[in-house]
Amino acid sequence: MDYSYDEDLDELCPVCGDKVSGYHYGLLTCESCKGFFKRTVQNNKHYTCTESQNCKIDKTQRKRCPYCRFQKCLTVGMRLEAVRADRMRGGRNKFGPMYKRDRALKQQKKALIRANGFKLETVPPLLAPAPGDYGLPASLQGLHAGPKALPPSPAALAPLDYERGPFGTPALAAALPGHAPLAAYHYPAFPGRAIKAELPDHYAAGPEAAAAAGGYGYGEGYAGAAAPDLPELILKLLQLEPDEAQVKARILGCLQQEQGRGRHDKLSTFGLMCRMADQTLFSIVEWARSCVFFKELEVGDQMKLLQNCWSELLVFDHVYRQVQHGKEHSVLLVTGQEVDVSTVAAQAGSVLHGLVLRAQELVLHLHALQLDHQEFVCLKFLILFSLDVKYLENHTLAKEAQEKANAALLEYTLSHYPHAADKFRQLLLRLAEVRALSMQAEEYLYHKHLSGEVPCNNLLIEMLHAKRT
DNA sequence: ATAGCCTTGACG
DNA sequence: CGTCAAGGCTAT
Repeated sequence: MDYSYDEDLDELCPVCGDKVSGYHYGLLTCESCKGFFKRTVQNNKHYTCTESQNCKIDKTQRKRCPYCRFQKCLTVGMRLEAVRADRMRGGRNKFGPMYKRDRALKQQKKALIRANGFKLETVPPLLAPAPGDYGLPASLQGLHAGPKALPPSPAALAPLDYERGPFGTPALAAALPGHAPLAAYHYPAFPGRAIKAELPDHYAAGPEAAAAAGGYGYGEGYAGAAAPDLPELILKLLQLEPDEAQVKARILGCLQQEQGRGRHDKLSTFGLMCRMADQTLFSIVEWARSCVFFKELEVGDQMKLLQNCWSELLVFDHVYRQVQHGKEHSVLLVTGQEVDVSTVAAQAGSVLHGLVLRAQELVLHLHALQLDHQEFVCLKFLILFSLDVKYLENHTLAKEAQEKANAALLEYTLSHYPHAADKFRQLLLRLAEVRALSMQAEEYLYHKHLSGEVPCNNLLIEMLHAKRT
């Protein structure tokens, strides 16, 4: 039969599309990009782009703009830590097992394709992220069938069991209408967030430190793996992180139940995405309620904080998932499904498509900054407390939360990425973009809601209304 | 500076 | 002892 292409002949370098020669610095790349990446990191090169930093990189043009080429290397996931500071030759590094797993995955995928006859690609982009092996029930292809769009952000909650709402009782629905004073704190055009990006003296001060910080830094994040010297707040936040697989399973279950249960109104793709977002929001609210500082606040303050940031948290959750996902051309949903950006372009409206693209751009930036999980949890916490304390009853507690989080993030980032010049400040700047994006998404959602396209009993809409009253 | 080919050496 | 990623070398 078809003995011909058995091996990974089909693999193309994710950077330039040339033929792959093996795993290099974290993933399958061609020989030339391997060399390029090595030279760049070893010699600590810094390029500049003469265009607008978005040059197309392919086999024939890769030499044209080293800046964009290196940028793309980082974007697709090549690892700085895999370039050895000591230049030791031979041997294996800690990526070995990962390469092995990746191979196994590709093998399985190939076997699947063979079993189902070729062309599985056009069917369901169900996805199996690297480390996992969750057997995702595959019955959600409906997602791609609908003529509608994707969700403003990724998330969703079970409208079914609203009784276990965030605040004990019937959820926000009941609690909100009573609290009027919400209109008071409109969005302070996003620079007005309570987070301050000021740098402590010892950081901004030394021109020396900044100059020395031009390097790419070798294996920081990994070498000291489970560095026990994490700021206390970050440690706690890490412990509070919900189990990803559990959340995924729960949401998947909700959606399936939703779709499976009978003949009435099957949701459109857009409707499903709203549900997904809704469920995700639910998880986020649960997370918030268990959060240090937050759980000490009174319900009134808790609500104000959540109403201020829910969409931001949703967007940030989505964005971070994409950072981990690491594929520029596709979007990973909470449910583990992968949707091609081209699919979004084809099926979603232009506004939603624009939102997704804008989010993807943010993802690129955060990826280049090497946003890690510690920073992620800390930023999430900062978002949660990003409301100006003057709108809250308990100023002191909220203020303390903000300050602790800022300090923890700064401390962590500086000690773990000594070469990343002003990573801390850049991260906070990206938070402004998250806010901007979330506002745009809210706007979009509201229009969708008005035109009756958002399923009812939706936490998202509750939140929207709460803010608009 | 680039990229193809060569050497090295821990791990299975 | 073979594998194969990481570094080295060297014509273009």
